[in-house]
Amino acid sequence: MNIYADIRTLVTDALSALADEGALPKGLDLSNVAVEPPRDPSHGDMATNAAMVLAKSARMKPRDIAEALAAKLRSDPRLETADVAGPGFLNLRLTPSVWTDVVREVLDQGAEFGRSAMGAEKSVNVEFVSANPTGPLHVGHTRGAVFGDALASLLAFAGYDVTREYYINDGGAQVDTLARSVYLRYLEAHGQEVAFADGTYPGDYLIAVGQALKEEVGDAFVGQEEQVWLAKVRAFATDAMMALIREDLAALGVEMDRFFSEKSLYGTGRIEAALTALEQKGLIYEGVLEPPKGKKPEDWEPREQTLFRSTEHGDDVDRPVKKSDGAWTYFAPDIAYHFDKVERGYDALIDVFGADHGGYVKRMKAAVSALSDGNVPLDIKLTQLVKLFKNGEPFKMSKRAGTFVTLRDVVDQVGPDVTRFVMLTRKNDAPLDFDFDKVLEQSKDNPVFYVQYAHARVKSVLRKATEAGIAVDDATLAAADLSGMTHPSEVALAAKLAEWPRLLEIAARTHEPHRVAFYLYELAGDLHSLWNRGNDEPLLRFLQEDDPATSQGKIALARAVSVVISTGLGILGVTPVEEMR
RNA sequence: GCACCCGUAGCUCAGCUGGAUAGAGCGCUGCCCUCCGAAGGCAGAGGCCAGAGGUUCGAAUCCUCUCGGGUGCGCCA
Repeated sequence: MNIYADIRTLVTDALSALADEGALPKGLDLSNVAVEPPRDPSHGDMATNAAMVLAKSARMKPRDIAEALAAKLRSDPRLETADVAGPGFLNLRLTPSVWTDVVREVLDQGAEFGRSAMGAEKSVNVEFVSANPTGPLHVGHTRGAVFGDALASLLAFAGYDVTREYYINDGGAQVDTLARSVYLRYLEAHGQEVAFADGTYPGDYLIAVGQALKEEVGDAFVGQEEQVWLAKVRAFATDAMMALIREDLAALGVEMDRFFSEKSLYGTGRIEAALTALEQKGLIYEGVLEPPKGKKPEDWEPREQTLFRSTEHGDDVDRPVKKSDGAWTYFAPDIAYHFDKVERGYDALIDVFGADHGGYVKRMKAAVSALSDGNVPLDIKLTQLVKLFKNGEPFKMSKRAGTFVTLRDVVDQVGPDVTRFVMLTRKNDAPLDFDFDKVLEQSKDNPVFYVQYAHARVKSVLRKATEAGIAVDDATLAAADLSGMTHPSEVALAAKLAEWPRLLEIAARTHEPHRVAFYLYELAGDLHSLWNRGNDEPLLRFLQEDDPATSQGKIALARAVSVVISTGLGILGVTPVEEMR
């Protein structure tokens, strides 16, 4: 149940009834009618803009429509008052039982509360991380991993059939570089002195791979020409890197449904097939691109290339799919990969990229638009940089020295739960500050702690109640007398719970899991606020001495909060804690 | 030069398919604990939503332009 959706239906039904009676013109467009929580609580529990939205097309004064609508709505038992205010808002105050019903419903449905059918079983593919298989995942990947995974969970909870997918860039020159770097470590394992030239990967993480290669092939490759060992070492090295990456993801709690190899597109006719599909739409041609303006094209020479007419689908310039020497550009396998996703029949595609890949958004959208004839929407979410701090001081990363901060560094220091929650405390396209010390701080300004603390507090109440011999299982609580739930702090908390289904729909629709994290922070705040009032007003405490019935009513509310926190954290991939230590 | 993202309180950031007097945390000011619910709590001050036009009954939100910051721009993936 989504109480906002219910009331909106009530409003639109009333509007239709008014139209039938002739009080309003027939056939009005009701799609812009909204029922929302008002910013100012004194305006009531909900407000609708129906009268103002319809005034123009109905050729009536907003307040007249609002009055008629109010008269119609007042008969509904769920509404206590319906008052016209301001330019034509209709403010609705709900009967208290609506809120107690919400609490009851949370307890009845448990972890299912808030699940919706908006996805309607539609399939969506979420591609994320997709880091080159040349080394361990670093902090930037961590954010993309957390974001993509949480988004996938969010969509699954909203009723979509979700596939989590990782695209392995194992087809390009960087895996040759990897192979050469591993070969150097291999020689090193054989006791040779080696030097890492520019363009090789000097990181320590390849030492073990070189040794493993030695154990695998002995000295077979020592002193051999590159053509003898390159393909074999490349495969060996990419497998090792992907194993490493899978471990990194596992440490963060991310599990992919599918790993898709770029290499599998080569030599199988699949790139050709994708480009043929575009060609048949008249979107492939031979041509020469203009040099980019402003940027100095030092070695620019006009050359004829095979181009994709991406401008037909919203891009700024056409993009090359073949280099002047006839080899594919990196874009060609990307097209083929997305063609594969389209052909697998997904209703929607989502790509999660780092912000430094923002330049590829338009061309990928153009490709998918062309390949699916505009039928499969592709949303590309960019994740911004993570800036690391240690105790308020910037934490320097030096890629040159090979001392970049890895996903493992972060997870090992603060744990997967903290890592995940913190990564979602900013909108995906906003830069994120990550302070190794502050994220572990136990204080109100640390959202991770604050939300977990709220959950732990409720659990603590449940334990104490049980010790006092009060039954607090969900079924008992759901049947408890909630009529005493009248204090503004209590009602506010229940009203906040009622927003959960609506919040989830908004978050799922906008592909913004951070909204869940912010909501949980607010919900936790409302719980803490009520708890704190209990300090001064003992009647607001959840546990009422020697009064099991009243206690159960109050604990029901607290328990409902913990249910929603638990569900919300679950979507974010964070484990709720039972107690703080 | 072009494209994309961003610009909201002193700081870090939220802000719903456009809604009423723009929110939170930190910081600041004031008040509040002789255990049993203070790893704090309550209250307050603080804003030309970068700027200028436009659309609208209504704009932080949509459109155009300007300014400022970030990212990217054929033969790298």
